[in-house]
Amino acid sequence: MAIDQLDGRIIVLLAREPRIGVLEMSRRLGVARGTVQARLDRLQSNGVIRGFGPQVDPAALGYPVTAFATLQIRQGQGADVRAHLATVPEMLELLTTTGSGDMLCRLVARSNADLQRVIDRVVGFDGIVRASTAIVMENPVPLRIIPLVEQAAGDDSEGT
Amino acid sequence: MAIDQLDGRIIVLLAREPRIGVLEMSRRLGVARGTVQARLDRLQSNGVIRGFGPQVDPAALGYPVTAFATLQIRQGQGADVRAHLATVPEMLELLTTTGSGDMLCRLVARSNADLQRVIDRVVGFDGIVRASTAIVMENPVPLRIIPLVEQAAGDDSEGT
DNA sequence: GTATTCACTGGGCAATCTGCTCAGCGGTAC
DNA sequence: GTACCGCTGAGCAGATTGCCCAGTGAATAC
Repeated sequence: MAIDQLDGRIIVLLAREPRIGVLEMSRRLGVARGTVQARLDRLQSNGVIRGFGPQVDPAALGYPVTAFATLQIRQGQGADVRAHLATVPEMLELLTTTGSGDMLCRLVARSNADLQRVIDRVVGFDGIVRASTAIVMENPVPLRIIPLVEQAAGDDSEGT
Repeated sequence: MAIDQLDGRIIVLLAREPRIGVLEMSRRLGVARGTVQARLDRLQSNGVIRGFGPQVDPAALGYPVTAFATLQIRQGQGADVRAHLATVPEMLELLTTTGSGDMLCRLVARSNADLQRVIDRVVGFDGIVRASTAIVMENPVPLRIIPLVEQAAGDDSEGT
């Protein structure tokens, strides 16, 4: 899935000014409205743009503490553990990583003390052998995609 | 900061159907349009809703490999390392965690082989003492906020 | 008890944008 | 040469937005 420079400019523009409309984008980019619309449709059906959901800040919701927990899972218990973790609202993201039955999950909590409660709930399940947690102190680079998009749009040398 | 049930239903509705407009939301929620508009404005100025940027899938851009790297930083080199890491487009997120000078960063790459290049670029900097990498295999729970919002709103809002 | 403040309602308005259509144009593939 | 494809510029009806207003009910302040 290669994107060209116009695709890249569309995505970057959207990332910088999300409330912008198709018409205004076509003006800024100097192309016809239909073109922008067609590109956007294509980017979405390609899955490059998954959606435009609201970006919610857990801290503003009252969950200022973020932590990453690495879980070691007992062989064959993966599915059960996933189902368990999915029931924890404070578990925002779950990934499985290399290593024997390892999972990485992103947690939030109302305070450091509350984090203990969340972790207890997370690890209070049979298939979890061991857990280690790292509390996030700062977030110097929040999740970003603009640099990657710009790079992907720059070298469209790769074929499909 | 504390959101009520109506706020929660607005956020959840937006998360489920981002293309929905204020008018349609007011219809679904059974409240006046002005109310939804006022709530949305408040949520955004509160910082609860940071924005509506496009959610871009790195895999669809040609970067199907995700990894987490834990970096150990030499004392006092934190700022320099951050500046260095910020220049790497494949570095999507950077967090500092508990522990002596530890950073956690999310990386993507075009392939496992390409990941080596990315890691080399990331760790090819003076202030980084040690790095360990975990490759992401699956993503059973992509970043989500709906369960947390529902808990924070203390309600049981149903979608469409 | 009374006055004030506040959020929500329901209505209306002009301006804008969207979704859709169309024909024309240039480049590319065959 | 011809067919295909993406982009352009235009137009249209319908919907939505941003903004205003007065009225209401409830909670709060005095």
